[in-house]
Amino acid sequence: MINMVVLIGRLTKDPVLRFIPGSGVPVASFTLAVDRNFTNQQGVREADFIPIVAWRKLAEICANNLTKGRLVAVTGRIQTRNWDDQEGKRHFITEVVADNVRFLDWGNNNKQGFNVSQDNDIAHDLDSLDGFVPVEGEDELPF
Amino acid sequence: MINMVVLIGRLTKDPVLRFIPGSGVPVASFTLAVDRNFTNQQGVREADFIPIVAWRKLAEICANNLTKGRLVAVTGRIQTRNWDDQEGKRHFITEVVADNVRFLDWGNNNKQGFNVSQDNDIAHDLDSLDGFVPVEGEDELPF
Amino acid sequence: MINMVVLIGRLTKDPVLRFIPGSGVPVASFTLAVDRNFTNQQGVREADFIPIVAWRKLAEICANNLTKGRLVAVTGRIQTRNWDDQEGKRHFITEVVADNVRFLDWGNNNKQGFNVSQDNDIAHDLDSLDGFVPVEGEDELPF
Amino acid sequence: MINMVVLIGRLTKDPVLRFIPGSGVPVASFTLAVDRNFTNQQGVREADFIPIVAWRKLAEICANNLTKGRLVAVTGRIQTRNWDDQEGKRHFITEVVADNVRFLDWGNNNKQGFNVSQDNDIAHDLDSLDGFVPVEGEDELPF
DNA sequence: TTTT
DNA sequence: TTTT
Repeated sequence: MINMVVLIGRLTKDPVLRFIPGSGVPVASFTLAVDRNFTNQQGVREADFIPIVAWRKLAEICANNLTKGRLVAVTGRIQTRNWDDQEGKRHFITEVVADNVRFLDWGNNNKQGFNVSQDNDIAHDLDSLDGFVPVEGEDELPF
Repeated sequence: MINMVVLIGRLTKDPVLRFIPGSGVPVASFTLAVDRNFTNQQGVREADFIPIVAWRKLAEICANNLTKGRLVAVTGRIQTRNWDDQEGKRHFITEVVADNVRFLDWGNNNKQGFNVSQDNDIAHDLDSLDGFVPVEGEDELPF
Repeated sequence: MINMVVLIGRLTKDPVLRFIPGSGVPVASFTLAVDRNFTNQQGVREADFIPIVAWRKLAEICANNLTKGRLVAVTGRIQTRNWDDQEGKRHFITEVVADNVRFLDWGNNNKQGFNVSQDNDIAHDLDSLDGFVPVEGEDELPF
Repeated sequence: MINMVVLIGRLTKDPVLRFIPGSGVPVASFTLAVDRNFTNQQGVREADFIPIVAWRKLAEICANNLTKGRLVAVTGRIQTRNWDDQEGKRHFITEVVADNVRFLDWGNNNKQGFNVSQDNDIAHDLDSLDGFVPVEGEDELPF
């Protein structure tokens, strides 16, 4: 079934990096503040605070490069999970599993020590996560 | 900021229609079961159960026409809310606010009393929610 | 960069299956009629006719299972190509490269010889194209 | 039917602003270069060059504020048109009609004379195009 | 050259 | 518990 999400927003905090016990698979989690395109009755523009989860290499790149306040574009899917707390009460969580994270404000970040070539390195790094490989013939359509 | 969601899935139950106290604005809520495109370690295809909210005219059309098991396409945005329970504990909710709901399995439904012309009426009804109006000149581009 | 498309529409004709000379890679192409959500000045609901291309296994599944008039959901990306005709004049083409195609009206098709189990087989077939594999630990989040 | 597009890319040239003869409705057109997430056989990362059209107020904001090289996020729908040239030959065009354009690199632009408050003004300006109005009760869900 |  |  189709389940697609696109978000642009800012990190409310630095990402948190954890590792799955046993397998050691890295998982990064953070929250995106996504400003709404409309204002409430008081004329105030509110935001949605959307929990994001990234896995494996993407988790590490996010944890190593993103900080509170950074602007990113995230594509992914909505996932629901349930977990039971200590009292055995079931909790439901709806979050976005990222499959692509785009860093959008390196311009602002220049003053903090990032430069264009690092930006490029990171971009390529991210792209290598996409699982895309150059394929023969893709550009030689017979029509 | 950008906040877009596209889902195709089936209703887990009939929609619930409520009205905002005071204003009487209609709100429909239901859950979509969206099959994942991959299987878990046991080879089982799981699903995500995604809460959907629709407002006003779209709420009424959903409540009047959708039932448990129906296949729909939903476009909208992710919204987060918090509410406090009786003990004053804060709860966080992430859900999808629908701006468009497409009914996808009237074919199956024919045997249950719906027919094509009703389908069409509903489709037009839904479209009228889009806020689109025919605009002069849109098709006479000067290039 | 982000480049995402979601379409629901009907095939205007049967898909055409071609093979890249040399490599033999299969390519299917077809056009989707996507009804607009608004009407023109004459009150007529028009459609957009959007060219779709699918590659490899997805190409074969489309060619083998889709026919004129079928309703599908397509996700993918917009691609532009240029090619030169016999007179050396360059032509530009904008089309959608599908990465997922969902068949949406098997209900209608039942009377034409498809049944639920075939539907399921095809669905699984399609899913196997996604490149997703079950991964250890994905469901045992430590938080 | 569903027809949704999300793009992030850079303008290949300054936008061109035209007006519909008679009605005077403004139309802006420009091309987005959207880098692919994969490389070709030569290891080169190519781009798609996607034609965008914006209407009315959004057209004017784009024409007045965007220039060659700017990074933007565009949401909209794919549209196809045909027009006949002087020799009566029909041409087909596939383009994206924008319903939202987000300016993403004002950070870089600061040195060129734009500042945060102008950024904010423009952002609000853009938002006012969305047709969203604050609605009573939207945040007081009864559940 | 266009679908229900 | 929330970002610019």
